[in-house]
Amino acid sequence: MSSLAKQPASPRKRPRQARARVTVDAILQASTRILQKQGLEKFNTNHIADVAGVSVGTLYQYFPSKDAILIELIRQKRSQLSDALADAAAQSADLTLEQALDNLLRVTIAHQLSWPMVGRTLDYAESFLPLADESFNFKRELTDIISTLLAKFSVPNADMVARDLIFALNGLIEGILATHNADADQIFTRAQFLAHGYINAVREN
Amino acid sequence: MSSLAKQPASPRKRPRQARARVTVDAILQASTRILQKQGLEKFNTNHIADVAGVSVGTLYQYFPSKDAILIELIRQKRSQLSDALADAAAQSADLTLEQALDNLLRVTIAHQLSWPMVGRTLDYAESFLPLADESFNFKRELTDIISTLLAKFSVPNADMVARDLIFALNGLIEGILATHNADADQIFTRAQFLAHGYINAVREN
Amino acid sequence: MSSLAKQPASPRKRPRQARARVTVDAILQASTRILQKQGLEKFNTNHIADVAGVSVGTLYQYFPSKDAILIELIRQKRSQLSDALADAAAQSADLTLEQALDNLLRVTIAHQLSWPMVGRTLDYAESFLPLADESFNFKRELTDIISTLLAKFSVPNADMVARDLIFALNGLIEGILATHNADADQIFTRAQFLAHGYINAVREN
Amino acid sequence: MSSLAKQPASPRKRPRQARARVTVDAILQASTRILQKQGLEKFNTNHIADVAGVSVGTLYQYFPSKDAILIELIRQKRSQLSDALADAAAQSADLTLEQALDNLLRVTIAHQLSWPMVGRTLDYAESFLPLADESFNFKRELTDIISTLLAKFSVPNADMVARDLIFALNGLIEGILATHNADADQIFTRAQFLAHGYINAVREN
DNA sequence: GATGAATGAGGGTTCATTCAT
DNA sequence: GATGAATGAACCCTCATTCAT
Repeated sequence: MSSLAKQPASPRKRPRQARARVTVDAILQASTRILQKQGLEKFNTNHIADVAGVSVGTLYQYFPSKDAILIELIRQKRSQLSDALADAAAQSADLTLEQALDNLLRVTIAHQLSWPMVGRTLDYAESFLPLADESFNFKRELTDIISTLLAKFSVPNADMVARDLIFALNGLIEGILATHNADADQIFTRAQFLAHGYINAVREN
Repeated sequence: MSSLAKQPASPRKRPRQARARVTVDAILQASTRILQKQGLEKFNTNHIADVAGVSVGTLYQYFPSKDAILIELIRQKRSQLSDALADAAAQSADLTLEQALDNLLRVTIAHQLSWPMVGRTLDYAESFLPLADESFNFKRELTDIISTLLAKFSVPNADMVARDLIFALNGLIEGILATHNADADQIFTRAQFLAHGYINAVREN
Repeated sequence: MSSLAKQPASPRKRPRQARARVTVDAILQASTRILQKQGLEKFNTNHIADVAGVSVGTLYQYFPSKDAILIELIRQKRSQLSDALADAAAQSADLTLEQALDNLLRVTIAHQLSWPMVGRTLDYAESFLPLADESFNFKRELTDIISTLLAKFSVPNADMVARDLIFALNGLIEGILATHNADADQIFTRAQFLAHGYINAVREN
Repeated sequence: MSSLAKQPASPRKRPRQARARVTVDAILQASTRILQKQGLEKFNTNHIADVAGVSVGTLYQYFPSKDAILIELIRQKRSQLSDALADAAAQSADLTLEQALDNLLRVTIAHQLSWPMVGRTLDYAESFLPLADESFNFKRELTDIISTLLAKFSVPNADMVARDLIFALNGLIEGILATHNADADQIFTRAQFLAHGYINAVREN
């Protein structure tokens, strides 16, 4: 369902064989683990290869550069969120705005929890990776999902409201995750408050 | 008004001569400029010294390490925000909750605009700098300012609401700044919507 | 025969390919040559790599730090002496005390001559390297060899006498080597005088 | 009584005024203390000036270079030993060889104890300082004192024996000091054994 | 004379990337 | 395809020395 462009800096070699697929996955998983536990500082190709259990040479057969790995991670993460949100939106066709928003919220929070600690780091990585167009498209994709939902319920300024809601929720979720180890339910309740309150304010205005 | 601890990683040498003060400022300004224009990737001591128009050796007379410069910038930025918010809060003693919040909002936005592009980077830098305690205190300080205000107007759960509001607004402001070059007024209007909507939702609950 | 602990600061990577073994040897030989000809002042990693005909990066693949190279040299030197002395002691089982001592003396002098000029420098290096335990064990090992021999011939205070004899002989040999280019025989004769004289004095006491 | 040449690398400025004398002493004492407690690694001009309570600029008014300070320390140390030994020798004119040697030994040990930990470091420093001639003269001076004494009692090969005795005793004393905190008496007893034994062996031969 | 700010060459170490085996 | 040894530019930091005030 995601329609992100996949051309620049994509994996050097399409893994057609099972073994190759396994190698690429090992590299990406090792990368994620390093990002989670040690951050960008220890995110270096030798270390990644080591953790992945392959040689650096092999790593470079599948990824043309270190940044390409980061880019692939970002794409996967975005892809997952994008798909999950689109799914949730599709399944919320008959619900009220609040109910539909809640579903999207749950999906978003679950997604963030499945990439623990990595969110902020990948967000920062975006700033130096050549992903401008892709990032723009991704944000539009997300915004469109929300914006379409809002428009369906005649919320004014749907597009801007969608963008701002995403920014605010992102800030809230990242913020909570960065401080306490809150569980999904708690985060949901707090995010729900924010979302409902904001949307109501916009509608009543 | 800010009472942040200033001990670890503080400047190596307190500048006694006027010349030294100038040098330290040049280093900090060069650092800020580099962070703004080129990010952490080009934030290296040789480059900083170069841009500042001093030698590396001089840089190291005033800062014990590269990280110490980042830390000093973070402290200055925090200190400024902390002080400005405390001032604004003090001057809002006789206003309504909404008016008081608006004042704090304006101060916050003005502050962010005065450190363009640097917010996200310094936020990320926090993750690898030894600032846990200091960051905790700073966040508490901010939270306390908002929380006190909310409590005064009998908003329930003042502390948690304050924290979440800060997270959300931070996400919103950073988000807007990262995409468009919005002006202070536009950001204010959008942030105001969020803040009022959220707070109203909490009150009515 | 030497049983020195080999854990801290050991080579970073165990050379698996023949090529790697060659590289490590080149680095250690270059290091020794530099210590001999230019001393600790010119003992820097870039220079070592240069002389060894490898890049600095390669050097750091096998040694985690500059000091680790020094430590490895010290270990090799000690190991050689330790082994040679143990051998000589074993082969001197049926000899008189004087004859056995002479054998040990010859081995020691030959050993020093095979590491020309490096003795004093490595001795000094010990003072700033984290080798306390290892040094202690090495000294005990040497002392034990002599001490056991002395005890066998009922020399009183064998342990202390062994230690003092080692100190004195070390001073003598280093001293002679530092001034004239004496040959092994000449050094032997002079050291023999000292050793026999000292031991006789102890026995007659 | 010492007649060491004092020309190369001597203090830049003869301290004629009391204040200057005080400054030079402060620098030399700070240097000694640093050498004792932290070794050559922390022996740097900024640190020395700091500990001495003067500015680096001032330090360079009295010493043309860092090495000049080391050289001056070596000269002072040598001068003290030289003078003390000459005194002791002069006062031992009517004693037996053993008694005279004991006196020299006591003086030597006392001297070493008054420069704790610094002996080995300064010995090493000699290796890279331009002191060849001076060192040669100093060693000759010491050797002459012993050698003259030995010759007076018809010890054969007085010169070589003197040299070797000095080497051996130096090794012994440094060795003992480096391992245990032995007191002067204990060191004396052990050194005496060595000296007497060695000399007796030479005489009887 | 004294001060201490400034200099910059030098040296330790890392890590993305290449390439012979 | 895979390996891992090798490379070297780049970066952090120190410290002997100078010089304006």
